[in-house]
Amino acid sequence: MMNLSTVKAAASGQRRSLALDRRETGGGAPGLAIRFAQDAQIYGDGDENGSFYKVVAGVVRTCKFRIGGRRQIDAFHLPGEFFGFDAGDRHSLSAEAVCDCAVVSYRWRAFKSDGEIDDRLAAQFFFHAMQNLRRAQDHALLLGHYSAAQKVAAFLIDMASRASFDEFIDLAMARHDIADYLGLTMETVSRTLSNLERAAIIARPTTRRIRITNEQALRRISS
Amino acid sequence: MMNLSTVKAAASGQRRSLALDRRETGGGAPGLAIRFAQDAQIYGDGDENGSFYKVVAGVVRTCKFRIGGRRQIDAFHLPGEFFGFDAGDRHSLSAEAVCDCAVVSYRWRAFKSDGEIDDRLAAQFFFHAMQNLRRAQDHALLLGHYSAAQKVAAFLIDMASRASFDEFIDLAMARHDIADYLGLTMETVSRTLSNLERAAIIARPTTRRIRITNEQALRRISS
DNA sequence: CGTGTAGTTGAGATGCGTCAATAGTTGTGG
DNA sequence: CCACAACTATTGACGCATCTCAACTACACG
Repeated sequence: MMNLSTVKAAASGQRRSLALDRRETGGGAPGLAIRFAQDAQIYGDGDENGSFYKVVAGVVRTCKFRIGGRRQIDAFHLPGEFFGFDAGDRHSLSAEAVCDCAVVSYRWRAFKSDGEIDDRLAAQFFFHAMQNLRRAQDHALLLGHYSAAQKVAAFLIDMASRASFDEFIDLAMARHDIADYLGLTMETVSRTLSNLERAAIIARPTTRRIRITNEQALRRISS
Repeated sequence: MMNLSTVKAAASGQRRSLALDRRETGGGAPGLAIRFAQDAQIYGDGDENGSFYKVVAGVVRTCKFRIGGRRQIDAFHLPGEFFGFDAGDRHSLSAEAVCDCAVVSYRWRAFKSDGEIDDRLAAQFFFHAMQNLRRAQDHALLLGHYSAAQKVAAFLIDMASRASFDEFIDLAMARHDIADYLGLTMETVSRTLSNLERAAIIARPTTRRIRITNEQALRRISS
């Protein structure tokens, strides 16, 4: 049985280390593993909202397209993170593979067979939905009135904190993706990164690999 | 008992017309009614995340303050809407009364007394949390790369669709609030409204009352 | 009637977008 | 291994939308 205290525990960040896959749920709530090639669409804006997903490998972007070809990226989802929690019976965003990636999908329907559900599962997906809510709020804050430098600095700090390695950040996404995420143009992102490198705050071994050499300065800029 | 199908039903927008108050829950999950004067704080960023809320009368803003006095408004909450769903054990935003208003608070703890919960209640608050997620996503989209005119037009359309009257919109919030919500300055909001009035798309009987006289044009601008 | 707050309007400064050219990177095929 | 093409990223010049600073107006309230 699920009860509200478990949901609240999840909402409160008292995350239990559970994994929503067949192994750990004893076969009761299986997830279906799927692979997607770079730029493949996982689901589209308006598609039936039948599943939510967990990133196993690679990076996924959830985004919306506007008339005029403009695109706003809502979020990047890294390995271990969940996405696809949309209100309504249709997805309100599209999800695409930023690079080749593997995800596990969980059909909502799969949980309701006999009307009862392990409260650990319910708590877990609620936790992830709330996590996404928080990210969306932070993102809106960022897009509000931050300068280009602040946006890029905050983005780098965020990616560094979510990445597995501390040494450097390997950006799976193109400059264009970063720009659409930050509400900037590709050119401005590129210029800003160049400025940061010139100021010796970051180093760029390759175009998509970034090492933060002066974290304090970066944090100062992002605030 | 709560089960996932009910949660999913809520997530899918199959909203049941329930009210989370004492009357309709038979006293099992009471909400506490509270009044707040204009600009009073309902909870602060960092406060213990012990309750969520429903607006009964007035308008509530959830926002975040930045060093330098800058403020980003995350959302306005109108009568009937819920707010205060924050991930973590602390609120990540502040909530303030835009005007004198009345809210009902629901303590998370109040639901867990005997470990069981009416599934209608769980489904309902999950629905509202997802609703807030969607609003945050739309807001981020808006802040992304919309022009000032598009932002203001979209704001007016949104407020009109959420307001109870069709005749006109009574804005409870100051220009400054609108600006902080749209990521603009007060001056730009004011100028944009003046432009819309000059173009005969809106009329302003008083400064805070707006009548949309050419909805089609407004929608065209907002897209 | 005076004072304070909210809103409007104007003029100038500037940060970012746009357009355009250049450079670097990746992949393919000879 | 090199040559070429296609794509991705960087850099530059310029224009414009919005911010900033400032003056003025409207309105509410004592």
